[in-house]
Amino acid sequence: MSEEPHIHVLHNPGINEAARQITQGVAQRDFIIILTRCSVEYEGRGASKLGSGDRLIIVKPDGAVLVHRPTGYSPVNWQPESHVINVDVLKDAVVLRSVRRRPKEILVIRLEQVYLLVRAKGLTDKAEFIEYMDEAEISDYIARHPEVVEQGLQIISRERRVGEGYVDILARDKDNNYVIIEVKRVTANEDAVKQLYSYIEELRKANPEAPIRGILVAPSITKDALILLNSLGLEYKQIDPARLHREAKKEKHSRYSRSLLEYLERKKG
Amino acid sequence: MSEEPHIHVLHNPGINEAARQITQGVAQRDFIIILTRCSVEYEGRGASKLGSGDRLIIVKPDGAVLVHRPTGYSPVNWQPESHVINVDVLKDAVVLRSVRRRPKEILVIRLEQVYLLVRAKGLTDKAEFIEYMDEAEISDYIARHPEVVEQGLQIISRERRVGEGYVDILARDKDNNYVIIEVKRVTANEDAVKQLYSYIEELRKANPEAPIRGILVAPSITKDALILLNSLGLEYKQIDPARLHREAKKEKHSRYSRSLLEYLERKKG
DNA sequence: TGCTTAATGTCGAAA
DNA sequence: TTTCGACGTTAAGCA
Repeated sequence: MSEEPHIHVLHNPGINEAARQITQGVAQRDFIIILTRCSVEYEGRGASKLGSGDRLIIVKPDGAVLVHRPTGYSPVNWQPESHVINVDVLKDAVVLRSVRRRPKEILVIRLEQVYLLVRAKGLTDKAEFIEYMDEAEISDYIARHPEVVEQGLQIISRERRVGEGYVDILARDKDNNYVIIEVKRVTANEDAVKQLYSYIEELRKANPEAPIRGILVAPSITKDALILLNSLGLEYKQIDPARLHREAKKEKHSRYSRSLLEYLERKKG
Repeated sequence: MSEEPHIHVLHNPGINEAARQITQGVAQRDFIIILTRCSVEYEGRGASKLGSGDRLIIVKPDGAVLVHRPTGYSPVNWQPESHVINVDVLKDAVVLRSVRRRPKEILVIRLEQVYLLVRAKGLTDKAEFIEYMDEAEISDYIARHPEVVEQGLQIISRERRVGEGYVDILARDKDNNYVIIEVKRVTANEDAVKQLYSYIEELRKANPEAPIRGILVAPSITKDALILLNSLGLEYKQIDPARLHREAKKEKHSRYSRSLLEYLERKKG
């Protein structure tokens, strides 16, 4: 268990105190949140000016800066990453300047009054962002619809233990050959090929006579992996998780569509 | 002077208290900021899942919802506007569901632990956002000052419909040739060249005799685009939007200086 | 690094 | 309401 983040909050700090805290926060790579009345200027690829108003400013540890107005999805001004952020006090206001190197852009925020200043330390977020389907869901879908890999496949088993690991899908093709299917959610690399090949070797030990095919199923594959795969006599089948997801949604009982649809159904009922 | 916003802050509220506060905040259209460990699911045009991690959640009075990870410019999940936001307590977590009507999309955030919860009331931001030198403005400026492209140009028309699209500027040069000007605010690519060429082809249909020049006006051009442009007998004129911007500022009656003057007047008053 | 292409693009204006 | 095009588009993939 990772340690909890430490969060420091200031209510209505004066200009000097706010400047000091922001300076420290930037230096220490805190996640900084500021509710403030400010004006903003930007110049770079384009240019913009925004007069005084209440806004939320976010300064992230990696130098991303966002200025959000009270409405709307998109920030009114921003800096995807800052090369330099500096903080000054000028005429009764904190002036925060964020400079981006390439393209050369500068964002200047003049904080006239700070309502709330938050410095968060030690925020940790290691979770993987999974788009559309995770590996198990893709594997499930293929098990239900093996034709997306190849016509005439008959599923024999799922997650069968073979040697060190588990074969995602074991099947037979229309000529009754064994087919081992290895599923990857993202671009397949050489490791994925080696993994698939190791399963084939293991299965060959048990069935020295039977012809065994190996198919790597993934949205894309690296060049090196493709070369290795070909040299080992394996096959690659491209799938599109977005398309599979759309198809899966249409199904009534897919594992995937259950959770959110359930909610929607409950709302209706 | 408008009244100051009122800001309510909770440190480490329990799940039930957090749920109560968020429910109230949503109902009262507060600007809500939450630092929390949460997991997120989204389904709509796309779909995604994100496991547990520390994030910043923003819920705006207009129903915009943003989930920001500790790094990066863009939110990991979002909802530009919510038709309904509802809040429940489920298995020791606050579950925040934001539903968008069209397109039908749902964002579900499961808050496992709330580090900080902020409800801001009465944020006011009436300032006008002024942007300088978008494509239309550059085109306007060139129409007023065709010499920045070439000496002796006479403007014939603006935004004239030709075939599929609209020619930015149609002019005649000092030798009375037609000149089609295509304006880009950013690096011109092959598409921009093709677009310009298609206008020329259309104009040639109507005027088979007349010589027609095509000039692509942009701050820069990709290598491939330049090759294509040359091979088609077209021309490229580099302009600097920042410089045009400075020049436009000096003008009394430009669209630019008008709004800027307005802005300065308001600042003074 | 430059360039091309897709995006849960978003957003505004015009038809 | 849908369509269309610009955007400080951003962001990922590839040469």
